[in-house]
Amino acid sequence: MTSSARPSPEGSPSRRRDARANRDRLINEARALIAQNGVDASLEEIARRAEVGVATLYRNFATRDDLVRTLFGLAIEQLQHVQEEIASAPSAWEGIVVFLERASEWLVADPSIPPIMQRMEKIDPAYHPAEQLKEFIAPLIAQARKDGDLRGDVDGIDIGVLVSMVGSLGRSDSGNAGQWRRQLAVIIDGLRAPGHDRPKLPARPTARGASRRAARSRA
Amino acid sequence: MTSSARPSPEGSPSRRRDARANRDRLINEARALIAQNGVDASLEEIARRAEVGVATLYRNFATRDDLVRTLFGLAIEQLQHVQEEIASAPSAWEGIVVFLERASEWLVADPSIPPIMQRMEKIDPAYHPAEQLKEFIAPLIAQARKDGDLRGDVDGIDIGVLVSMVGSLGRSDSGNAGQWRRQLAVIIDGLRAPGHDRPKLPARPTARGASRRAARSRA
DNA sequence: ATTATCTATAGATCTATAGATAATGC
DNA sequence: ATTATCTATAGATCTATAGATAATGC
Repeated sequence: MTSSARPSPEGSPSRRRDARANRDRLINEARALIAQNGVDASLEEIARRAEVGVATLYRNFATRDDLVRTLFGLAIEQLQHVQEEIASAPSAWEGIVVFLERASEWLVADPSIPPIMQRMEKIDPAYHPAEQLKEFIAPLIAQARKDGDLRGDVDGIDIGVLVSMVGSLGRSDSGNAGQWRRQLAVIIDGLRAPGHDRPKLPARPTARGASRRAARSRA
Repeated sequence: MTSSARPSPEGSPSRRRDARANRDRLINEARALIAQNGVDASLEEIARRAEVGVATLYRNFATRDDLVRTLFGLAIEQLQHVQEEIASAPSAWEGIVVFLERASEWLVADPSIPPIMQRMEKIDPAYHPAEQLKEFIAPLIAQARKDGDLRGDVDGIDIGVLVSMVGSLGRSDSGNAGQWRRQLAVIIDGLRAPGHDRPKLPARPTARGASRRAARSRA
């Protein structure tokens, strides 16, 4: 509220400070409103919430598709470093678990991603993010099967779909307050080959979370 | 295309045939467009697709919330007879499985339901459909636990959330072509108490379904 | 001097209604 | 005669841009 001169850490080399800040605010508000109203959220309202004229939005993103593409790119970026984390997992199975957890977390934390990805398919029909995901985890799956950790009849598509299912929980109110970890735990147990121990489901944060919901209702 | 004089089987007692038919068409198009564009789908466009003037829509549904309420009521209606089916299941566990399957099917078949339910909560904050669901399956859960079929640490909320997760697959293109049954099977195995046999996942319909997707793209 | 932002505005689309026109049921 | 539908329209909101105004970097 006070000021707006906080230069983003990723600040592009030489450009005006205020311009950069406005762009960042536009992106943040776009994410928030798209999460709430879908990809067709009003551009005027996004500008309004970013406390900026519409023309500034159009200067940064000539068309709605440009905005969507930018948001998509930024989201994908966040997912990159998960790759290393998976590579350094002690086993293929644990790599798969890490993937499931990080990818779910990623989607739940930013509910604008599913609608944005869906729109991306229409904008750029040649681009199939699911395909490269499949290639990425295919070797992990093969190995985890061989190790007797992963059940034999699931494939990469199943894994991807399961993640998107968990990710869909971000849309319902308050991001589910971390309860999605319980559902994911059920899924992980269902993916595991028979004969393994099962950890208990993660505890529910609070009994009902009613107070937290009220606090967030006008955020 | 030819005519529109097919009286609905549920036709209300005494009312004009054409009015009834128009109302039915409005409801169908509303479902379709809401599934595609969300609860805020254009009412004008719904009327246009139903081949009816806007005023006819407003006569039937004075406000958007009226339309949403109607669609919600019709959707809930479809779910009623599942109750008997569950009651006649040979065991509590199988009752839970039937519930999971029917409820998932219900959501996947009509992707307008999730956004409609979400809006219903805002329209009528006192009405919690999740609550009565919880009461309904609570005894089943208790019994299935006692029988040693259901793992001990899941509750009714988990079951409800898991169903909504599977149901979210209806939104992604082509209703997922029945693949959701595979993910549901994984979930069911994850819900089961350890030490039970696991059925194989249901087979995937076709390798890729590319031709089917093309055929549906303009339906 | 250059680059970015704002205000104002045109044209399209949306919600919601009033008044005229058409179709059904008794 | 009654009930329902249509066309036309007012006011609001949206996308997209042109031209005037303000802020930065060298």
